[in-house]
Amino acid sequence: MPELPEVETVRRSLLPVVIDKEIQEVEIFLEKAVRPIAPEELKLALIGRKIEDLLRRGKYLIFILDNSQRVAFHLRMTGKLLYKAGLSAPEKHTTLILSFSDGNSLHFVDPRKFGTVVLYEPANPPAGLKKLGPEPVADKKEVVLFSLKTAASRRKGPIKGLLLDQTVIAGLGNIYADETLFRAGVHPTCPAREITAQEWERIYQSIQEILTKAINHRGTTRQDYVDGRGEPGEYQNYLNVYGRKEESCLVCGGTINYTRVAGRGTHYCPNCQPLKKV
DNA sequence: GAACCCCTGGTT
DNA sequence: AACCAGGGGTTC
Repeated sequence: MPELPEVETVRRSLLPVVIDKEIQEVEIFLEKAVRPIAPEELKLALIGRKIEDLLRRGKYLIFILDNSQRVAFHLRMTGKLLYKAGLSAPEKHTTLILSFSDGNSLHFVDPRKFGTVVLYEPANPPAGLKKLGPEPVADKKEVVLFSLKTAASRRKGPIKGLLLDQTVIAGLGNIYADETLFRAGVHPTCPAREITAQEWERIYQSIQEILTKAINHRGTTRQDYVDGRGEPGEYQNYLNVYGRKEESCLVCGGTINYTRVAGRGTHYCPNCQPLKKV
């Protein structure tokens, strides 16, 4: 599942090969992925444009075109953006292909068909992008902590749900939310409004350390995720709790629990992440 | 703010 | 054959 470190890795892998490329052809195989305009409109808008930059915001990848319009891709769970050298036939589940005038192309492949492509003007970003909370690593600590604490004071639900809320903090998904709470020693069902100042500090630090390390290891590959060159990541070798149901905790030797929190499968160590007594 | 939905492939 | 994975939009 591409979360912030995976999307950032895709960005870094694609940037050198797409920059200054001219889009010569656009093939759309899954029309419902294109929003909010008709697929034909997207083709007309893109053909002849050059890519000037590639940015990331939360889990969105954003192509900046030479007329200042932007194209945002969201990979959702199984989306892949693959750079292909030379002529290459679309593989199964290809949503869209951008072909460049140099003969190479970019394939958006997405088995689950949840991924989206949005064309927009900088002044009118799509709602999901506009509503995103702060960038956990790039934004200032006080901005990130203020967003977390403010949201926490207004809601009843568990801390895990808060970390997954993209309008509160951008880019964490199920893997990194579980890993963050383990590292911070906070139980995932702890009500967000009961998190102490000391715990907020640990949660913030854990987010920094985990996301930075995950980016350095080029993301987590479990089933689907690969970067723009088709390369898997390595951070799966550093996971402490995610996907380790019933296995022993690498810190205390206890057993990793698996339960459902905020609608998501949730992994935690009951010993390292104790529930606070009231 | 929870429940449901979108989807397919892998697992039970 | 049924069930599960889960990001985010929609709906209640």
